[in-house]
Amino acid sequence: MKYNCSEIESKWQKRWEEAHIFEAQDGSDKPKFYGLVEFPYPSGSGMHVGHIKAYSGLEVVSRKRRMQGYNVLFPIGFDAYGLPTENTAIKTGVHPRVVTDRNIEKFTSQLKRVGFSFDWTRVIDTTEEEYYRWTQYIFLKLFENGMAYRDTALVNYCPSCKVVLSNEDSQGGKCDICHSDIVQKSKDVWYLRITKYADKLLEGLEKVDYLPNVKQQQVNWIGKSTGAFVNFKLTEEGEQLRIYTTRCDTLFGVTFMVIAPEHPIIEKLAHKIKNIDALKAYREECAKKTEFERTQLVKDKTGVKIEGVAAINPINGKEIPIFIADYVMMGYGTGAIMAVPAHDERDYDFAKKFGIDIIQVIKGGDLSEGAYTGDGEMINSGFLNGIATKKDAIAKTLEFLESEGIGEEGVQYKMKDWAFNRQRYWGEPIPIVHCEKCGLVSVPYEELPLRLPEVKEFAPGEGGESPLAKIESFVNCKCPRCGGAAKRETDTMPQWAGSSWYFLRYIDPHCSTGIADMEKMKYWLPVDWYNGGMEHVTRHMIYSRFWHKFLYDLGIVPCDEPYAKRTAQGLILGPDGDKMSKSKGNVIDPNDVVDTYGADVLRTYVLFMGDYGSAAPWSDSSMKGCKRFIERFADLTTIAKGRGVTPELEVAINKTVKKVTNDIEELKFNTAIAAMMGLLNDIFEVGHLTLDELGTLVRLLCPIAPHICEELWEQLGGEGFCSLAEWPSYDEAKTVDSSVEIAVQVNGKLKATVMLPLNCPKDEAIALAKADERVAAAIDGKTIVKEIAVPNKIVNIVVR
RNA sequence: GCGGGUAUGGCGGAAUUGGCAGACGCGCUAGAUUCAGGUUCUAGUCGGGGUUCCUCGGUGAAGGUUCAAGUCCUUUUACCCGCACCA
Repeated sequence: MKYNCSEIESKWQKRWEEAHIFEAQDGSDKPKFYGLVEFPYPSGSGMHVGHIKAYSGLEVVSRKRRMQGYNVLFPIGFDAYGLPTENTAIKTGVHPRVVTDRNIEKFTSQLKRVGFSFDWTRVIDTTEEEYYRWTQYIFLKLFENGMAYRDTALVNYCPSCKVVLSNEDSQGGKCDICHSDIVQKSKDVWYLRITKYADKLLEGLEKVDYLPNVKQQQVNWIGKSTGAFVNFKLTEEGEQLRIYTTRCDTLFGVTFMVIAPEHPIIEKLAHKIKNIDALKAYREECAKKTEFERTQLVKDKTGVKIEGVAAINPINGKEIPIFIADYVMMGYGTGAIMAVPAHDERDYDFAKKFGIDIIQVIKGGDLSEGAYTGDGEMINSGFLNGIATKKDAIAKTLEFLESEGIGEEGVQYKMKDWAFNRQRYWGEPIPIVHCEKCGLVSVPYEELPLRLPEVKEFAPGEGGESPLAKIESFVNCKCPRCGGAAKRETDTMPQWAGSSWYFLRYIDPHCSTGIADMEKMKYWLPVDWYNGGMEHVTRHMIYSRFWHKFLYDLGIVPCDEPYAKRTAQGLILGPDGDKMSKSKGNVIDPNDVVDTYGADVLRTYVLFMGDYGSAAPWSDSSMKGCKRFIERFADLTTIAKGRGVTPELEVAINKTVKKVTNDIEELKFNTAIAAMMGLLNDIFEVGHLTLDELGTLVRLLCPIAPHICEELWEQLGGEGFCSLAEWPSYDEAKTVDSSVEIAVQVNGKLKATVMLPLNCPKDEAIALAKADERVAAAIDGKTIVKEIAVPNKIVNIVVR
């Protein structure tokens, strides 16, 4: 049957809305389910089908949960602060507020056309005063607890966007937004002390149900390493260099030291250093390099030896040279290393280039070829000689270092503190006042929200100043503490701020006394299932876990981990197999698909196109298969005439109910849909089924293709909404056939298949298998060596 | 370089976790319906060889374990993702 999908779909979307059936109930006795999808950034180009796939997974789970009797919270909102909107405003002169509202309207209509069962009464927009008031509140809490601080730092600066970027936003030395080259610039910036939560973030992973690769990425991002800090005395009396190493066992193999070009000891000992000019020249050269060049061009080691000052290896008293080189970073460890060329590849390269001694202290490898980084017996190492393993050698060395007071065990993290400000207009104002007398002062809570002022020019000022700096009425204020003249912070928060706590606000979106009511949070938290893209599992997820843990420590939220479970969907690639992008012109607009095929077909197709977690290219013709399926499914009404299906089909229906029920829980929508397609084919072959049986199938498909199922449900005379009807159950006993087809192999090669009763005893199975002509022929005249029978699966006869 | 992953027909992908490889869908071929295109329906569709049926080969490559391997082990290649001079 060809049906008028747009008529049916708008009919049911309207009815759902009028009956408020997808609204979550606070304080219900039902078990709760909180399903969360990553809220979109409302860009001007509208949604593409990737969004639809991303939301369809938990949409199906949520709809199924409702039918299973859960009180479901499945919200949506908009992460609306961000640069593209601001850039549009700069280009067109239209206020970001207007651009944002327009985009949100467009996104909303697109989402509604697909029939998502979001609770539209809880929509949030991170740029609304009612929302960002609480983002600012959390910032003040962070500030008051010493978790937000200001520091002068070399920052990644995008000369094109004129903003300071975090390391994460400038990966590969390119700006995340405009892809220009990043340069280094010294600036006063805000940091959040996320490193203080490094261990908690790591430990928390043990009790959550995240995909293994999600956990792994977070572990790598935090990058905890255990090693030792060691102090090296210098030839200059009273001075020392502190280093971090994970291989203190190789201390006897240290033949030089390397410090970062920016290491402060250079300034401190400038008067002793004979070649200070050469060092400064080298440092300037390095500063010109972008982070990208510095980390990517690894082939060639460069550096300069410090003349006039040397170091002393604390373990054997030997004097060793110190170099400055840009392969050592100021941002990790202490900015200084002990170099062991025999057992570290970078040190090896450097030593070869500069003709430095290489002393082997671990047996193994071939030092003429390269550094040996494996395990082995200690040699040339004084009291460590003869120790067979790295672990033991490290333990012994640490013992020595600690007893001599020259070093101790320590840990390091790759994760750095979070650079938390942007010199932009379209973001949350940082609620801080700079007072000459009092320093940094919080804006009082009762003055929140600190409103984003109106400006005429959205473009950032030269040199990375925020546009807010130009608004005198905003900048000039009274110090909340001393009442004297003061100036407001003019930077705004980065885009990650609003998304770091949005799942809390859904629980109580209009709460005016806090971020959300505690009792409601206790009911809904944690998020039971969070699904989103792999690109957000480090930055966004770690940032929000950090905020949540901080709020938990303050007693503001009731649990320490926000997300109980995390999964990720795969990308939808363009029909050409490339990533969808506007520039390639291969973006599929969900509106176009809904227009021609209908929302149910779109929903079915994005879930059927492949494994939910993997990337798959879009295919219009493949989607036609889903259209046929939906239409044929609707045709079932023409053969539902009271006559029941065959016993075999009854089993098939039970099997399918079981499979779909289980597959949805594992996001295996492709196989769930395939099973329903297969069942549909079988039913048409038989040619009839009861209305009751059709009712089961309609409810089974409802979470995936809800509009047509509501329509069919109504035709069948079903009670109420199909979307709220009871999820079909299955009879476990009826999920198995009374007889099974068994493969019979001779010497592992398939010879025949035989029908056997279920759970046929081994002996009987073998006897019946041998009775088959083809099997008999294959074993005729041969000696039977072994007979294997796996019940309900296979018989294998081994002959010689 | 390190970490994680993937590799199965012309394509997207299945395979009850060691038990009939290729479910389901697309595409393709033939036939029917249709004035025609589209739609719909029926049959076929991993490859080779003989053509009701049978036989041999087949899951990136090479070995191995096993009665039995897409699945486990060893070696290897290609691609994807993340991190990356992290000491």
